[in-house]
Amino acid sequence: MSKKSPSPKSERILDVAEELFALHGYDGVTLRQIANGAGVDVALASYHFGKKLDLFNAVFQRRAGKLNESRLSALRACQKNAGDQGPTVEQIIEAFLRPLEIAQETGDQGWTNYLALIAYINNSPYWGQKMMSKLFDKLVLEFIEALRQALPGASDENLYWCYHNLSGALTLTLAQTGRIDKLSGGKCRSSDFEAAYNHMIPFTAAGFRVVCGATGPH
Amino acid sequence: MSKKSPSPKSERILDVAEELFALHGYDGVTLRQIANGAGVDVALASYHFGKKLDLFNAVFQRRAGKLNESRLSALRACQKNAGDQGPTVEQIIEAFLRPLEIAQETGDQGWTNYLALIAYINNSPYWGQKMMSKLFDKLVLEFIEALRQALPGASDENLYWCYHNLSGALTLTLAQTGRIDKLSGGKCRSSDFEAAYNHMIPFTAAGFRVVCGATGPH
DNA sequence: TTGAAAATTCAACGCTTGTTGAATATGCTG
DNA sequence: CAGCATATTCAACAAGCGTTGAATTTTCAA
Repeated sequence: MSKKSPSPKSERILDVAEELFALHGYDGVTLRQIANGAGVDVALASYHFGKKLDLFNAVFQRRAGKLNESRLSALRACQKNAGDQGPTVEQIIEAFLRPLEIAQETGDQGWTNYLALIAYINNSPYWGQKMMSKLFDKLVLEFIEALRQALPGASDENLYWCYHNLSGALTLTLAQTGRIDKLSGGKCRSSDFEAAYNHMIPFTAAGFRVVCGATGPH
Repeated sequence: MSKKSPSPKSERILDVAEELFALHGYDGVTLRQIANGAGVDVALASYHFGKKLDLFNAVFQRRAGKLNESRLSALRACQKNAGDQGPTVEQIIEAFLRPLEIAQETGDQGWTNYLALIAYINNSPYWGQKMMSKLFDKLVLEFIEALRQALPGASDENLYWCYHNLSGALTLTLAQTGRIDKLSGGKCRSSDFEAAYNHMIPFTAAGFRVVCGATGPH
């Protein structure tokens, strides 16, 4: 079980599990809710994926490869296009964020749910460290190295804390809690990823520059 | 029931519930785990607080007043100390963050757990909007107005998106997932709130300035 | 068309859940 | 000490949980 499952109903199970896990977390969802949402008997999830935790991992892993690929190719592209002094901080952060927006704009609601699931996991003291590291640390470290080159002389400590701030801003965006909608009286919308990134990129780039001590103009 | 409960065991129930809810979320904790951790029968939680959801709300509300008070007085203090042109962006953000650090440094582990619970709720698509708004929106809007005065000409949209980025960075810090510890190879520690804020303040202040268009020197 | 393999459902299990009413212990006031 | 209110435990409930083995349907190559 759980090697590859291209069956139509098993894919549907993953879709519904993705949506519900993102909304209520691992413990807030029952296999019966998932099966019911997928129009399927409860035993089918176990047949395809094993235990509940295996299903959770399967959902989390399903889109990770695609996501890492598109982010990495965005980084490589901006590195190619940049001159011999490498890409700017803004360009690197843009390569880190824009693929997420594109994932949303495909109209595939599944991607939006998946990103909300990442937000849930990344912010969880229980799941956060282990699950995120395994799938995303390699890529993140590559981005941090690119940022280090764009910020000569930056210390490790400053670099990692700055990434932490970027990661936090991104995580809250992906969670789509709707809080900014209410706070701003509707002027900002949680679902508007484009607006979120249009503000997040200059915001975080400025933070990196100040904290990591950009001395001269780039 | 649930009017006021200064009984020693009911306070212990709140403490344990606080810790477990912060770690595993609402659905990831059973009343029996809480009762067991508090050294108490399972029925006692219902006797003091009613339904499970009522207990959850009681935990969430318990420290909210103190937290809002200390943040507000920090804001008022920096407004007094500032000249007639008002406090700087850095000073306002500092007033927003430092009370959280002090809450941690009292050595009371309960405060750290409570802040992690806030992180869980604030990042949850299900709980986030309703629960956070009721207790914290009034204070947050006061800080945003102070920031508006420090950033003349800033648009609502820019202001709210910038606060969103600040809130995200803070939320991930409060969650204490330990991810930055692993990512940085131990150079940064999730438990080190002071280091987190020392980096977060200049980082986010720079973001506010750039996005909200600081034209002249302040 | 047949038959094996994969996919799906059916039925049930032992266990845990939140909740509640009654019984008991504790603390306090007169 | 009596007596009452509060605090706490005991015992049990109906419902829902994840999981599993057997039965049934579907798929598809020979």
